Amino acid sequence: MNKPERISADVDSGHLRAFIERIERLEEEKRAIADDIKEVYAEAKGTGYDAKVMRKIVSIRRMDRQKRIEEEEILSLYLEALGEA
Amino acid sequence: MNKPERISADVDSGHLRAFIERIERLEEEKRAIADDIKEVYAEAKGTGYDAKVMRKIVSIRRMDRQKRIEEEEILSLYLEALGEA
Amino acid sequence: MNKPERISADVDSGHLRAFIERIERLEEEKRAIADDIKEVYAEAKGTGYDAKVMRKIVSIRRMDRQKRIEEEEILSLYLEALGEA
Amino acid sequence: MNKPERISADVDSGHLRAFIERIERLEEEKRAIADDIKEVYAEAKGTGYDAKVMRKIVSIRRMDRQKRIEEEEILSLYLEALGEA
DNA sequence: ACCGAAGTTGTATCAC
DNA sequence: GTGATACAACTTCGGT
Repeated sequence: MNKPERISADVDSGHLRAFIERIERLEEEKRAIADDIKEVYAEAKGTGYDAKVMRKIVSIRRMDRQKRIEEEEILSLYLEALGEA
Repeated sequence: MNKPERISADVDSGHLRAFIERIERLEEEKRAIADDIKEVYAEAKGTGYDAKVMRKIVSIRRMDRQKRIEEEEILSLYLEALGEA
Repeated sequence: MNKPERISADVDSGHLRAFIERIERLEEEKRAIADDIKEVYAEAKGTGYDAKVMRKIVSIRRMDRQKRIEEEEILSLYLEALGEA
Repeated sequence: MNKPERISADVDSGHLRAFIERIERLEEEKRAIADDIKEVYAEAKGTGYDAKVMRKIVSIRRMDRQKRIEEEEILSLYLEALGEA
């Protein structure tokens, strides 16, 4: 086993290769979007905003959203429970 | 302070709000793609492939790519160094 | 609350304090080694080597090692799969 | 340039190789200590403590220490200034 | 002293 | 729920 680079070349059997390539394409898209996000932070920084503060804001808003969703889920459970009781 | 939703309402000064919303939209896209990736793994699993093995393959191929990039970078550094000598 | 040192005095209940102190001792050792590494880079720089290039080399060699490990792992996965077939 | 693995093999000129190996040895030690730290967290978790909380405690104590050091430095500067005045 | 990049650490997500 | 993986944040470092 002195030629480990062969391994990655051997995955084209069946549909495996196609799956792998679909995943890799999607991962590249994901990476591109992550880069876009970085660019927006950089642009914002260029106009005088603090990236760290912005990240905090985004994170808080994300938590708010998450919290709201969870509260709605709890409410649904309650309503369900009442309907079943 | 039981109404954290207020926080998000207070960021619309200047262009900040616009930056935040662009970021949030991008993050949502990113999340959507991550979900797509998960779906592909699930589909592959459905046709008999092992997700763990697939992740390993993707990871190795990613490292191959990364390694190639790093080697190109160090080659540049070497050439640079020679130019300065 | 201008005396945050009080906080650290209040954690000695149970074995917690002992765990914390073990961690802190280890972290200090780690920091010492990080300093040693810096010194080696400085010394190498003093004899004419470029730190950036050295870091790249170290990084590539680290990836080589990592890649080998991953390849061994995937080989194990393959052998496992064959055993199950 | 189809044999990039040669690059890492070419670093043994001069003392470079020795420097690289010293760094790698130190980095391995560092990694070993990091693993020890993880183990302590795991052990603490096993006896019922929450790792996240512990990390917070360690972090706060680290900041306290840092703060104390800075305050001592400021004090030194003051004393120096007074001596010189 | 700052800036960008790299590395490290901490957190969250996910599959089992 | 636990361990592994991946993502995000912070710190550090070298260069300018």
